[in-house]
Amino acid sequence: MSSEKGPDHSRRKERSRQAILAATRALVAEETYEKVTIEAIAARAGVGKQTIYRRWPSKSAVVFAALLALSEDADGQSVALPDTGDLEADLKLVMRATVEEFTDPAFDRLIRALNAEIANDDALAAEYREKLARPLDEAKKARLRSAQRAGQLDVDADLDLVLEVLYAPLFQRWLYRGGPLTAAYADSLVDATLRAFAPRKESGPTPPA
Amino acid sequence: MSSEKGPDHSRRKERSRQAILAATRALVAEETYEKVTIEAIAARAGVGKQTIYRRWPSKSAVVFAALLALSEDADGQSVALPDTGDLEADLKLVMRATVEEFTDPAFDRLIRALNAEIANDDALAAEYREKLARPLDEAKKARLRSAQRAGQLDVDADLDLVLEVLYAPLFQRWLYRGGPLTAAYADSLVDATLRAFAPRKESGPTPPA
Amino acid sequence: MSSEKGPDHSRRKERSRQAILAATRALVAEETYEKVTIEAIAARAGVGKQTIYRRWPSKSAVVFAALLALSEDADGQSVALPDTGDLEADLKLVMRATVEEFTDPAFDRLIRALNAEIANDDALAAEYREKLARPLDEAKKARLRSAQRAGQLDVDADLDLVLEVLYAPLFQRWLYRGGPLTAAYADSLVDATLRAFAPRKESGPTPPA
Amino acid sequence: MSSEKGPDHSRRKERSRQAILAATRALVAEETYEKVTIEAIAARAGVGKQTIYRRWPSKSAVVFAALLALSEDADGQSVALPDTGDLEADLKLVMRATVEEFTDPAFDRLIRALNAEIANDDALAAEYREKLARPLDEAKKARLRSAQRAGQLDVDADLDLVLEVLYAPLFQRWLYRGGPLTAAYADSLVDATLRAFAPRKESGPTPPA
DNA sequence: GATTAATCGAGACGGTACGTCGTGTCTTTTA
DNA sequence: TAAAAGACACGACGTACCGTCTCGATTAATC
Repeated sequence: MSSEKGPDHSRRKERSRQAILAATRALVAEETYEKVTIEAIAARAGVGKQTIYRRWPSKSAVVFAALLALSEDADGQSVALPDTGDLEADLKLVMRATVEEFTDPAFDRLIRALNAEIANDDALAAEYREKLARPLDEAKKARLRSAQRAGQLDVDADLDLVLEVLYAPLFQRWLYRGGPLTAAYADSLVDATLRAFAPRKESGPTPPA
Repeated sequence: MSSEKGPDHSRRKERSRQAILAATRALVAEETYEKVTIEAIAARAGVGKQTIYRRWPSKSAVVFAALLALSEDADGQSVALPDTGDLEADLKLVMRATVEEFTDPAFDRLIRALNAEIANDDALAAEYREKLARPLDEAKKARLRSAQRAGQLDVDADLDLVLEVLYAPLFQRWLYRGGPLTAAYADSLVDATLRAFAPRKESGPTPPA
Repeated sequence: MSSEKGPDHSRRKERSRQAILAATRALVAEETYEKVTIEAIAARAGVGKQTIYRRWPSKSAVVFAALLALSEDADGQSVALPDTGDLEADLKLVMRATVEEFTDPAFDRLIRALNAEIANDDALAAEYREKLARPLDEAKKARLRSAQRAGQLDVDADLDLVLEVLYAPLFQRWLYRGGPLTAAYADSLVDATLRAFAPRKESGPTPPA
Repeated sequence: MSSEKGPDHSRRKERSRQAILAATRALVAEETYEKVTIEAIAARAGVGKQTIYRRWPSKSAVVFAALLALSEDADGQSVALPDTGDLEADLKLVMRATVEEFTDPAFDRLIRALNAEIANDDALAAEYREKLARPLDEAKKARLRSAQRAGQLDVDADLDLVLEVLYAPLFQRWLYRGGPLTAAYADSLVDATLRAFAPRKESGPTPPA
């Protein structure tokens, strides 16, 4: 049958694809990033270099695909944030978890590698935003909208801006090693963000005088 | 009276040093970053490769020094922020200027190159924080302290955190191309930050007079 | 049926190999020997440096292989010396031809280059003796044996020694530029050698029949 | 007055000169010849590179001067060959000693290094012949002339040719490692040479009729 | 005995070539 | 017929020496 072009080689295709992505993740996690070369990936995956070039245009794309595959495995499953009704508590929980993640050395290397590629490749940056960032951001915004409805967040707030104010300081501090990443720091970011976008009291008639 | 470190036999030294940094800046500004190689820098500067390696351990360090030299030329001169007494106006002025800067393609390439190096090199990151970031941050914090004294900013605010909330979103949006960098965006960051760190009401009457 | 060593995937291989050897010969013949660099050979041959290093361990080996290939092209064909029955005449013919060869500037440069490498590399010297010198020496010794049978040369003479006495003076005079290389000089070497290894009178009757 | 150019700094001059030549000899004797660089010589001699370049035009010239100095130290002293009246015995003595010399590893390295330079540098070859080879050759020829007078050698023999026939085979065998250098070999060279240049029989009354 | 000028050691400089590594393409062999 | 294996042209890497060029610090000769 083999609907697709070739007579079902898709098994081999898929196996080599997985081998490549796994090898990439392994290399990124264990070596300094300069050692993550196409040749090293091919060798580790037991694959010809051409098989990599046939599928991806650059090392960046492979590294990105390797990370993307990770998050797609976790697909379907809840990307939803907790919603206990208490925005502050929920956000602090999430932010503390994020801080934890960035503290893991393997994760650190992986994201740092990815960052280097994304920051210097427009197309990859776009793909990153679409495939990785957006779904997460939407989940976060869903929680924020819930909070707006509950009167815990300014209904006029630009939610993209809220997310940036919440996450960007953490990201930057991590990226440039600008200070310790602690639970307390996570909390203080949540506090600041909630103060910045607290519901306007006088949303009603609001006559100041 | 030429006090200084070395007993000036530094004429040649200094000339080649400047040639290298100038060539590096030129290449970073005009070419794609992969073309910025040690060999290209040496060729452009009319200098042997060894002369570069003798002074800097890596391309990263050269690129960094090239940028650092820029800001040291501007040394001594006011790194102070405007202080008209109106914090909001002053910050918006500064943030809008920053947005402008990031919009310049040459500056974009330079900072992007630097970012790639810093994000993957601890030592360089440390040097960056000490030599480039800190002086600017101190100037900014001076302005914020002035605002605290004027009752325009929470006196208990962690000024490092204030700066992060103010700048990190802008930086991240630029780095990952997460949205347009406009004056309005700059303003909204100032607004959010000022709301987040507004003086606490229960500061009592607090009338100095 | 292409027996040969490798199972012929050697089309490209062979082409680049020939290009390298040809380029080497051209450079040796036309430039001063210091200009014969691996980089120059690669450039001239339109080949990557690695392709050279993949096959040969040193410049010496390449130069040697270049010369060796020359003599292998002339392979199979008669390496036999003339045998008119008159040893003196035959040897003078050969020695005069040798003198001619050493007088050719291109040949001079080639052999001088080779000499420099051989004289300082045991392994190369061994290969030289096996692959280049020995076959020629065997051909010469065949002629000498014929002369021994004809009663024109001492039957007890060590033929290696005879060859050395015949050729070494010519070689040394050429190598150290110790005097003119002329036909008369060639003749006088043959004369001296024949005197040194003339048949012993008291060899008895020794009538072949 | 200071006849010479500079005001007599000859003390320092001489000391550094000796240091350079000694360092060169040491390096040649102990290291592989590629390690004998101008920089290594300067470092070993505790001398600036310029001090070497001021005196000699090339490494070859330094190496040559280093060897030359050796033989000049031995200057004045007898370069004369033994003359017991028995040419064969005297020559065998000398040739066996020469064979011994070439067998010494340090000497081997030194001469091999020198050979490489001489064989590729006309000017150096000429200087070698004049300053090193000729005096030795003259001493040898003096012995041969004595033999001619004693009727032990053909009076018409070209003594340069005699020396070549005697020494060149030994030299070539050493240079190309063409066989063992033994006392027996030395003897057989003397024997062959004496046969080649034995006095002509009709050297007696020489009656033409 | 202090001054002056040549010469030295030290080593940086602009270069060239080294031998290695990774790139992305191309070719051959295997399954 | 697609894949592994790996050769290929290319180009940058970081190192070693080259031969030239400053730069003070000795020297030794002159004042």
